[in-house]
Amino acid sequence: MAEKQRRKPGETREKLMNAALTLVGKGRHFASLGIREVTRQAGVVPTSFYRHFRNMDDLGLQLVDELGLVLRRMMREARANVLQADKLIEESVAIFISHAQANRSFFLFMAQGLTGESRAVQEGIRSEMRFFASELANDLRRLRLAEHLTDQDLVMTCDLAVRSVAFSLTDLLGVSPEDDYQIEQIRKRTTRFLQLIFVGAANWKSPG
Amino acid sequence: MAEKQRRKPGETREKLMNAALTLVGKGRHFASLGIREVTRQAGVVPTSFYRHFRNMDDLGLQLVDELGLVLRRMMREARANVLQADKLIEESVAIFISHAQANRSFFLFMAQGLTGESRAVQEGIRSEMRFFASELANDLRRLRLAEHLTDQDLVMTCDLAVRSVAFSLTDLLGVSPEDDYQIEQIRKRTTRFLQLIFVGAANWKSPG
DNA sequence: TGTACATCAGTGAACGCGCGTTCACTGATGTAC
DNA sequence: TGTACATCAGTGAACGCGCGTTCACTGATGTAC
Repeated sequence: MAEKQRRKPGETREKLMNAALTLVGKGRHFASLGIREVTRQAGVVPTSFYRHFRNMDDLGLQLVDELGLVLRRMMREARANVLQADKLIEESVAIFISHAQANRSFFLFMAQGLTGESRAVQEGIRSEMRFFASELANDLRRLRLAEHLTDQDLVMTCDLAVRSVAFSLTDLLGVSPEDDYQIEQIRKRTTRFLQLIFVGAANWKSPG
Repeated sequence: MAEKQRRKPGETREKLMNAALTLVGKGRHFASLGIREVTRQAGVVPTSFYRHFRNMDDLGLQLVDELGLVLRRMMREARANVLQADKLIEESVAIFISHAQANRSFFLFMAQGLTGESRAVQEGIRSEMRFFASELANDLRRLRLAEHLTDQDLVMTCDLAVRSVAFSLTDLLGVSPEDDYQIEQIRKRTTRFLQLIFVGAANWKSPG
């Protein structure tokens, strides 16, 4: 086999990031992955790693950036598909679950990273979640679904909603992707959580 | 120095578990800890490890058991100190935060373990959280604070409350224990989250 | 369009080190009679 | 109460292995003139 070098620009970089995600998807924790292990999974010589990343933390940070893209894609799909306000929560949860399934490794990485070893990765993921919550708040304002809430209370509500969904993520990622019954249970529970939160918001009176 | 062997039964075992917690407290992730590293921190020869644990997962499982004790202690203190219903949430959050500070490494381990490498540890921590939520539900029943909710809805509410507090934990553990301003912010935010959830519960009508 | 050169992304060999684990040994403690 | 023996929890030496990282090298691609 004549192996060509330099196929496409960034190809090996992508291979390495996918390899890390694959290992995470197989049940490994990102914090315990080694450089040689990742390059082995990627089918690349260990030295290549340093052409693209300074160390594993650096790779983690670049994964967080890609995670941002995945989340924005999900948000876009939710905006396009959630048309009726009365089904807003159910449909959003369904979209969330289907994206979490389709990008299982990515969401596993996100869940791990929140309590991971790298402070920078932690902060990056938190920041993505905050952005997500603030976009959600904007949407609810735009749909005139939060007229009686102050900006601060609305952001708090969205923050809690996003956190609850993120926590459900850890439930979801803990069950087999084929276990439809369990997934349905998680879908129902997450929906109820969000309904409870928004019932709370609807009846909320800002203190003071 | 004449080193005695066999000081107290279980002393080395305790040293090893504390060593692991100490390393976690210093910012390491449990999944990346090694046996030699832990024994070094404990001031014990590597071979000793095998007298008490089969591997690091085993040590993690035994830490989960101790975590259960820490949580029960916290619950007991909350039951003893939360006397007036109208301050119930504020006081519970305050007690939670003081325990989280006092057992920082333990709670770090808990937060990490929820998305850690060992399935058994994950399940153990989830199980502790479920127990905590069901105890909370019992208390609320006993205090006649949830008269209009079905058992199922009450447990759901408590589950959401416990999860929200657990997520706040990751905020709390991310800031320095001396950063009183940030801690106060987290305390306020967590309190609001719980208030919002219980306003939701108070106005909840079970669907169907 | 052609040539010369810089840059870039891949390679294989090699390094020293720390890792998990096994082993045989030691001496203190617990137990049977 | 004393003695003999089993068990237990510690020890140090040793193993082979995989790790992160450095190095000099290679050849393809991009750029200047």
